Amino acid sequence: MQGMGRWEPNARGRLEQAALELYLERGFEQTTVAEIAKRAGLTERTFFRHFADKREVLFWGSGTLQEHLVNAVADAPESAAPMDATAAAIESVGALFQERGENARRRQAVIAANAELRERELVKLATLSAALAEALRRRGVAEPAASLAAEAGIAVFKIAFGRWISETGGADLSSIIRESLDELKAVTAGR
Amino acid sequence: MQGMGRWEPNARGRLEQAALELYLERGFEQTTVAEIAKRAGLTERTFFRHFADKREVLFWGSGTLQEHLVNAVADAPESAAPMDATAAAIESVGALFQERGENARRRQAVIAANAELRERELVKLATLSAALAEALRRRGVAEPAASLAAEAGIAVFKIAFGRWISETGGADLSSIIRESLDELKAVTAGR
DNA sequence: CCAATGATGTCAGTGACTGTCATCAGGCTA
DNA sequence: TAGCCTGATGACAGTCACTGACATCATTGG
Repeated sequence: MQGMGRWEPNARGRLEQAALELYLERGFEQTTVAEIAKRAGLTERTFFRHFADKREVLFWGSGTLQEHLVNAVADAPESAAPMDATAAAIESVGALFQERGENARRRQAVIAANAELRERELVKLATLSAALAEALRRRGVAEPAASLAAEAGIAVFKIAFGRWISETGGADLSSIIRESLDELKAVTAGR
Repeated sequence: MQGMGRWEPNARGRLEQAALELYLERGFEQTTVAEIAKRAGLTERTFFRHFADKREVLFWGSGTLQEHLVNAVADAPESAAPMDATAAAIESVGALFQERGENARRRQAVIAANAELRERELVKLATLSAALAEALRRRGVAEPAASLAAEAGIAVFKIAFGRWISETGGADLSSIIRESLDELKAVTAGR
């Protein structure tokens, strides 16, 4: 039947789970990789075979996120202006987070509590920006317009996401993103 | 006369100098903190009394940069719209880099060559963005307009700076910033 | 049944970073 | 001048993230 052999399945998933739990219980710095591995029934060495470092275990999902973003840009109608394609993409990504709801907030609480994790989050956002710019270029958008639209889009997402997280009520993330984008247009328009 | 006592003066400066030299000679990863300290005539422990970690030694100047940015925003005429005050600030910072010329390029080469250093650079840019937003708020700009203008401004700076660095000729950074800002306006305007 | 493969364990490092205490110059005060 | 305080440094031991090298063992294909 199933592969129930020497090793329990889904080692990576167990490591992610154990890490998130421990980071929530004691905090990121107070958790050692050895402890994470032990809770997952594995060794420290194996942890580093699955994740490049102690931070990456929290950001494994960002690859999927990037794919969504790129696909959304590619799927935008040909007639859409660069910023409209960008807007459509970040709004659809917003809907993803909307679903994950509680999980997203817990994860974000861990990240917000630690400088090293916030640092890594910036890298992930920069990577998303680069991928977004590349997707726009494939639509024929020239530089530096592609990079600028991408940076602006990610900036809007960052700010809208922060507002959504801090909202007590269950506001709609996509709406916040749309509003923030309009604010950006107003601000850059000079007034 | 001078304090020529037990210790040579300017320990921090000597550490910065030694670190930049070694990072250029062998690369960031291949350099140990012990080596930096030795070249500066100090011990490893003392290095960590001056800099929080091995990366910070390259970013000590960012505090000054932040002051310039904040002052420039504060000095903008009251009548200036948020994005205009932001534009004035990043252009004046651009002039700063223009002066440092060769040094800026050497430093940037070291940073570009290493992922950890690029990561730290993102933190510094995010810090600048936060300070810029704060300065705008002091001008009476409301949220999220202040944060959005700040993020957009830093994004423009980042992209313009990258173009300036990769230019072979000695193009004018302030001009590139101005052009990039106009591009952003065009892109966010929807066409 | 055997060989190749792949995920894991074991072990011995290196090097970044920290806590703690000792040392020593300059300055302040009695 | 002696005594004391302060601040920068050295010396030293320790923790922990991360890596390289090699052994182990289930699965898979022949």
